[in-house]
Amino acid sequence: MNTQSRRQREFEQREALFLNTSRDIIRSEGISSLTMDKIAELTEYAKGTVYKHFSCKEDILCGLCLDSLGHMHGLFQQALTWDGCSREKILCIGVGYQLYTQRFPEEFDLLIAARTNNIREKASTERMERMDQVDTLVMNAIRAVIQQGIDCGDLNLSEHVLIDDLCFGLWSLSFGLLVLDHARDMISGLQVSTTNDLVLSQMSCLLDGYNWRPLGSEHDYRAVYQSALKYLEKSQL
Amino acid sequence: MNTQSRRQREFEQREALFLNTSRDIIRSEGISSLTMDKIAELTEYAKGTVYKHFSCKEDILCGLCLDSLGHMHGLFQQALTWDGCSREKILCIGVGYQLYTQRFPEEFDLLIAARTNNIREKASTERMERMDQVDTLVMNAIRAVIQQGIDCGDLNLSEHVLIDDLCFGLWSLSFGLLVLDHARDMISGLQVSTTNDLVLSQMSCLLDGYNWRPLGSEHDYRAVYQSALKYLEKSQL
DNA sequence: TGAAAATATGACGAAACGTCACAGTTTGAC
DNA sequence: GTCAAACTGTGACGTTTCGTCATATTTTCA
Repeated sequence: MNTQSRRQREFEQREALFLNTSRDIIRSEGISSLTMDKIAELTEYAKGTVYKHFSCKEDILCGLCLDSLGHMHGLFQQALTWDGCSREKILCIGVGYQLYTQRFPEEFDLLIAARTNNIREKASTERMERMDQVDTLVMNAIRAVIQQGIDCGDLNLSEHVLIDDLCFGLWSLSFGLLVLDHARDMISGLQVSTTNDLVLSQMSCLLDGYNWRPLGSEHDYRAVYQSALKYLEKSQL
Repeated sequence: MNTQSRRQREFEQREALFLNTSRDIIRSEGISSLTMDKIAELTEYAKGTVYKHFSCKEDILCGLCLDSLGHMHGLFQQALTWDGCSREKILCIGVGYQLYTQRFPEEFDLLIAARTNNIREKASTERMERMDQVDTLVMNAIRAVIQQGIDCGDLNLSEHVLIDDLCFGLWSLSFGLLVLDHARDMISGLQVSTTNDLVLSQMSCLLDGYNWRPLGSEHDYRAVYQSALKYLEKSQL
């Protein structure tokens, strides 16, 4: 049925319109200025129509997140194609995460908010499930590289340490670094290196701690980091 | 003037009452059920009186955070008295952070929220400044131990790495671990160790990466971790 | 004791949310 | 081409919550 698919397409286009408009409002006026009425007015649809797509305001915020997480997933997939040893690849994924937060600062802000009850109590379960699925994608990308490292002998897990433990640790360090860096201007009297140097140095130390070869002392990861940055930056226009 | 100080004391007591009531509401009904009217009703004060203390709802949320951060600071101070080498001390601070999040899960949730614009756009500048000051306290506790480590020769910073870089890295890893763990049930299909084992193993790896002696292979940090946990747990009734 | 200062109150207007009965549009059978 | 049925969009409306401020109440102190 042709009609059916056209309807579906129009529905998706409108959803994108709502999300783009919301993004514009947040960018220009801040998140507290985002209202359902304003979205309806700017898109020239009725408020009821907006509610056909999103169960509530928080659902829109999660929608915006999901949208941007698609781009993050793209960056991760690109990082997985990086032609280098396993430890270079995991660094490249870290670079991808960093690029994501820089390219979508507002959405990253929402991603942080999506870890709090304030949002999770309200957003629709369907969209929250889709957020969970993206978490799984993140984990899987990291898992895959860890497995590669083990398979090729670059990495040996000591007993009682699970693959997912490393996965969780790497994810946590990156997430933590980027959240606190995101809020850097809020933290006064802090004398730290640039974001780039921080991500590189702290990730390198953690990977050295895992004894993931080649170690930082054996390899020029600074150069790898820079190349990875360029590689991923140009991958998306 | 006696009156003046009595007034001041009453004001502070009432502020505490408002905060405690808010905490109760959040605990029992969830954060979205927290309204200014409900706080006023339960405390048997008028809404206008609540607004004498807090500029808006987000200001109350930050107030709750600050309240709990006082306890966190207490845990940190206690950790600094831990009678052990520098690396044991830094681990002990990590344990303190973990205990804080477990003892005040709702407040930790708010602490995460306080890193997002949603809250920061609204809360009063005075209270945000006090939040900043607490960030500084966190940093200072970590800084102090790093400096100790350097002074006693347990730790050598390679060039181009700043003290605050380590500080930021350690803080980030702990924060990230605890945020993602806080939301663990949201992340499906994850096979990781318990929170305790995760914090211990990931922090140990990062510290090994810093080459902070004695290394994990040279010392039984599992025992240290358990002792630190007990030490801090009993320090507060 | 009473006027002035300080403080508490809750009714009120504004803003935003989310709903739903109805109006308008599309579809497909005849 | 017509029409009834199905589907979709609308925006007025009721509700909730916010934050304010003129007024009422209490406290202070000469």
